[in-house]
Amino acid sequence: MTLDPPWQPPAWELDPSQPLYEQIAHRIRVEIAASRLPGGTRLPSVRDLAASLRVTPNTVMRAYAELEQDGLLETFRGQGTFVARSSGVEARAQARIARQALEHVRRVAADLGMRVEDLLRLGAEAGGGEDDDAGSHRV
Amino acid sequence: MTLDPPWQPPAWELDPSQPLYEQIAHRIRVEIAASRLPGGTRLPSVRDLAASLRVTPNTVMRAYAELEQDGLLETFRGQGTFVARSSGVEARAQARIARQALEHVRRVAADLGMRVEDLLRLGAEAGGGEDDDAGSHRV
DNA sequence: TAAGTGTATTAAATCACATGATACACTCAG
DNA sequence: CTGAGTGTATCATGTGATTTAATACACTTA
Repeated sequence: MTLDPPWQPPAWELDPSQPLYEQIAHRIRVEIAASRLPGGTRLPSVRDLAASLRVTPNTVMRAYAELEQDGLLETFRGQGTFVARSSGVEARAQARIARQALEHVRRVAADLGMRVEDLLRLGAEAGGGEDDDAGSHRV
Repeated sequence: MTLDPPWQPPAWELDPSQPLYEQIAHRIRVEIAASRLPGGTRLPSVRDLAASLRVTPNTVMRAYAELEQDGLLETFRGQGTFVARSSGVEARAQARIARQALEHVRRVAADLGMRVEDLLRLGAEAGGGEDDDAGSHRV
């Protein structure tokens, strides 16, 4: 049996200026973190996803491999690639992304000798546009 | 006259895994933003900085060019490259960096369907280590 | 058996980045 | 004027990561 029909990725535009396999991995990581890909969900086959992204199977493979390395995916030869069933996949995906984001702003803030809260507030004032008042509180 | 003795950059380690010219530009941008390079300060000559960084003059040129593009530097043939005298160089450098940082966390937060404040708090909880309580306030 | 999975290998093309060498244009102290 | 020190331009070359392309193999299941 072909089990379940695999998950259908939303329309993606790949930016040629960034590594394709990184972008693919990132999109999937985000989908998992956003709880739109529950544990056990079957991903498109390497060949299918490659075809729909106009990319080589090799490239998709590399993305899948990276995510498997992170423990977000698990693959079974002959069956397919699935979102890991281990408890807390979403949580781990979220944690990784959030931690990186925090580290990033912390590093930038440290560069400028500012606190994170002040950095973000300044960013909002400086054409940050959008909503989000960015501040006046500890971060 | 050779005017003033040029600014002496702190010891830098360049990461081979990232574009050298980007790193150089970034470091200088940060120095300006952190008010450690007042307007009018003379930068090392292209050749000198290149030599001290064990890099080709071409690479330093590219970094300087990028910063001139941003209006942070101005160069005078035969004299050297200087931090722009226009009012608010530090402010503009800060603004650019802060805006980019904010945009970054906003994009990541949006990906996860979270608010910036929640993203950062989560990052802090997830092994963010360090100080900075990351939260419980609007950002 | 056949179709569909993941996986591995190899060769080649591409591209941004960096080097190295050289030459030119300009400014200024002497 | 001269020469040393600036920025600037150009060209050929090298390098490394990325990607393509074409195969081939191993496994699972209808």
